[in-house]
Amino acid sequence: MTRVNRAPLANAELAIMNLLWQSDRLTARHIREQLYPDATKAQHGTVQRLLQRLEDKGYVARDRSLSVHLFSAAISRQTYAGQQLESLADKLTAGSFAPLITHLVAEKKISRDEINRIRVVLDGQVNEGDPT
Amino acid sequence: MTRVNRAPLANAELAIMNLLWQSDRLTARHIREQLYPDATKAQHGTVQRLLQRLEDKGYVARDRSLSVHLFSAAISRQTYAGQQLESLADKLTAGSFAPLITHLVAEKKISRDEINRIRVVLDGQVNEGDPT
DNA sequence: TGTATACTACGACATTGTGTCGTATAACTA
DNA sequence: TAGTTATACGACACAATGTCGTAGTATACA
Repeated sequence: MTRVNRAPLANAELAIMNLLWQSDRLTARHIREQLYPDATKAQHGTVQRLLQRLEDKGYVARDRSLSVHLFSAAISRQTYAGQQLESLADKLTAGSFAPLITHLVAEKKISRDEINRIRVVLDGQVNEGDPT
Repeated sequence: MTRVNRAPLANAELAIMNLLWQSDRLTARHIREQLYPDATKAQHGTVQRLLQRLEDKGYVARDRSLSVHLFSAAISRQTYAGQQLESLADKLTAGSFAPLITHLVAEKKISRDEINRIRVVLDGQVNEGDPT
């Protein structure tokens, strides 16, 4: 099991990932148009820079087969969210997610509907297989 | 309901909070001895600075009644962890928490023990009062 | 009472991460 | 071939962080 411990995404980076998580494959141009609708010339470079750094960090895959590259997310939103939450929970609560749930429930951030949906998930899990 | 949206704690700050979460009330001296066991003169200031910033951010309460101040956590670890985890989950999941929980359970990031603990929290909630 | 000691308060700095821009270079299009 | 569009990346400004130093104040003790 390779634990990667990815660095968290900054805001501008997350904005790009959100686009990629929606769209599967995008050109830098498309991303720029979404992020900076008033696109001045300068922002071309900004997007390229951000994509480059995301690629370096392993978050983005780049298809170089055409001269206009195609970018896609190298990690799913779920996986990323899970990793980040886990790493935070490790740091703050010795890995336990119970405080999160407790907090969400206490603050009524979770609707009864959500609670029931989550309960189903948990039930499905408990009756499944033996933990080692 | 005052939503504060606290800034996350940096590493050195978290180290101090961890001490305060253990010990209820501490002097700056005690904190310095814990964090820098080889305590050179210089580090006195570092700890004071960090405590000052933590106080500014609302994380630490300072008792000034004696000339040697007493510091204590102004927010519990549970509350802080809950807030941070919520804010992260919020940012990454666009509202609905169920898919995230599902993912965490599927990836065995949540142990059976945790599942039972969480179930208790959810059960306690459902049979309680009407959500408005 | 006067000197040493420990504490608080805070300005300042180096380092790092982030978002931004500009420019150099390559590729494609008309 | 000229003009447009893309990539690659150096560079900068800004903010946060951890650190140190210094000035001022209170306390202790000879």
